Amino acid sequence: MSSTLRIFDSLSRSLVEFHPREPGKVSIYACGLTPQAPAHIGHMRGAVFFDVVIKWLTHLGYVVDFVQNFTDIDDKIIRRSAEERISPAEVAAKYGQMYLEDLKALNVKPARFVYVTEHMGEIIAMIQKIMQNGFAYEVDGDIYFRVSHVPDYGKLSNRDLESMQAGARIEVDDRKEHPMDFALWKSAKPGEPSWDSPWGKGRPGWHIECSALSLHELGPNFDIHAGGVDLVFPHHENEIAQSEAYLGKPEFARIWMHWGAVRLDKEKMSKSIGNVFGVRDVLEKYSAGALRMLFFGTRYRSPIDYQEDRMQEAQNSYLRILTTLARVKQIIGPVEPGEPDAATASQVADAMNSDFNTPAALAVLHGTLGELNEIVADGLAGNSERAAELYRSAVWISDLLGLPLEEQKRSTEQMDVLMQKVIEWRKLLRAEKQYAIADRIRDDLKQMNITLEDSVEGTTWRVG
RNA sequence: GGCGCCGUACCCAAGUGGUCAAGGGGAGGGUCUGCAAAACCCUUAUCCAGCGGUUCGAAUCCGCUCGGCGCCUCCA
Repeated sequence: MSSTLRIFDSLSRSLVEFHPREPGKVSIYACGLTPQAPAHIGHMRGAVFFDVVIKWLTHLGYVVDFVQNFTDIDDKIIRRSAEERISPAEVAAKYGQMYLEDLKALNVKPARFVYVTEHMGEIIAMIQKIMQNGFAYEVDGDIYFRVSHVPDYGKLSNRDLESMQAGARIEVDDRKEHPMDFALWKSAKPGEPSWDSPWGKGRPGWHIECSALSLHELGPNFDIHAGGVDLVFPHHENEIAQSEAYLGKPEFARIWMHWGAVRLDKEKMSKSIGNVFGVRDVLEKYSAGALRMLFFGTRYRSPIDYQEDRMQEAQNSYLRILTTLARVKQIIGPVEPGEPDAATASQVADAMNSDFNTPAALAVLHGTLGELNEIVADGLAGNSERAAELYRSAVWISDLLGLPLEEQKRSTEQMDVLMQKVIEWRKLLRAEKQYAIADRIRDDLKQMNITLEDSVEGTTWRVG
C-alpha cells in the first residue's frame, strides 16, 4: 500500500499525517458516556466508527490502546436516581451494563473502560495541581477553573471569551470570577453521593474526569482524543484548558477527532428534544450489519439523517452482501480467509488512509461483489481462482468494517446436507418437468423462510 | 448576535485544481430461466444551489446571495 494515514484534526482544522507518539503504538481516548438512560443510535455512531478505526490501525500494524470512560457519577445520574428510586451507583451500573450489551449486539469490540468513581484520587490530585499552578480557586467548597488565565482559551472551538459572553444566556453565578469559569469540583448537597477532598465532601465537575482519566491512563501527548461534535464546546475546550494548566505545557492530546451527529427529521437526535431512537428499537427490526451500512455510507464527520427507508435500504444492502457471499460459497466451496487481492487492498488502503473514508471502502466492497456475481453469471469456467480471490477480498473488507457475516450460519451441518438432498430431488423433478411439485417445494420452503434460487450454476439456498 | 459546517442526478453519497464527476438505491430497457427469485448487460448529472472573480484550466480556490444544519445550555 502506498498511501499513508491522514486524519482530520479538529484543533488545527487540517488533515495531518499520522505519526504516533511512540513508533508502533497508538494511544486513543474517546469520551464515553454517562450511563443514565438507554443509549440511542447517536451514541452508537461513535462506538461503531471507532471500532473500525481501531481495526484499521491494527491492520496498519499498530498496537492500539483504546481507552474510554464511564462517567458514573454526575448530575444527571443523581437526577435519574431520584426518578427511579435506586441509588446513583445502581443507575450507573444498570445503564452501563445495557450499553455493554448494546456494544456486543453491534459487534463492537469493547474499549478498555475506566470509571470515574474508581479514580477519585487522580482527579483530586489533578485539581490540586491546577490550583497550585494558579488556574483554579475555591469558593465555599466548590473549585472553579479560572478561564481568564488561559490566553488561548477557545482554540479548539474557535471562539473567544468576549464574543461568547455577548451571546451567553446562562444565569451567572456571582461567586465566579468570570462567567465562563467552570466547576472542577462540586461540594455535595445533603443526600448526594460524595467523596472526601481537601475542600470537603463533594464530587468532580463535568470535564475534569476526562482530563484525569486520559492523562492517567495514557500519559501526556497521547495520540488521539475523540468524541462527538457536540462535545467540542464546552467539554473538550475545557479539557484542553485544564489539562494544559495541569501539565504546564500544551501537551495534552496530539490529534482531536470528532464524529458527526445522527439526526432525525433534520434535527440532532437528543434526549432533551425527545427525538431519540434507541439502539434496541433499531435492532428489533434491523441487524447490526444494517446499522453499520447506514453509518459507513456517510463519512464520519458529516451528519447522518436517520430515516426508516434509509435503514431499510441499508438492511437490503447488507443482505445483498451476505447473499452474494453465500451463493458463491455454495458454488465454489469453502474458501479459507486470507489476504485480499492487491488491487482491492490498495484501493481500501487509499480510502481508509484518507481520514477513514468508509463510503469509498464500501464502494470497493461493492466492486468485488459485482465482479463475483459477474463470474457466477458467466459461468465459473477458468475463473474459480479469481472467484476465490474475490471472495477472500470481500470477506476481508467486511471484517474490516465489522460487518457480521455469520448471520447466514443459522444452518447446521445436518441442515446443509438435508438441503443438498432437497435440491437434488427437486432437480430430478424438474428434469421430469414435474414443475407443479418443484414449485410447491420452493413455495413451502419460502414459507419457512428458506429461499431457493435456480441459476445456471445450479440451485442455491439461503435463510431469509 | 458570535463561531463553524453543509448544499453533487429522483433519493443517499464519494470526489475538493487538470484523462470519463466513484459507489449504492430507485426507475426504464434487455439477457438468462418452464416459472419465480437472484444475477448479469445497457440507459438514467456536458454538469456539481445561484451570481461574480482568480486561473491556461474549478464541482474543487476567493467574494457575495439564497437555502439547510450544528455549537454558543445537558448532550455521542
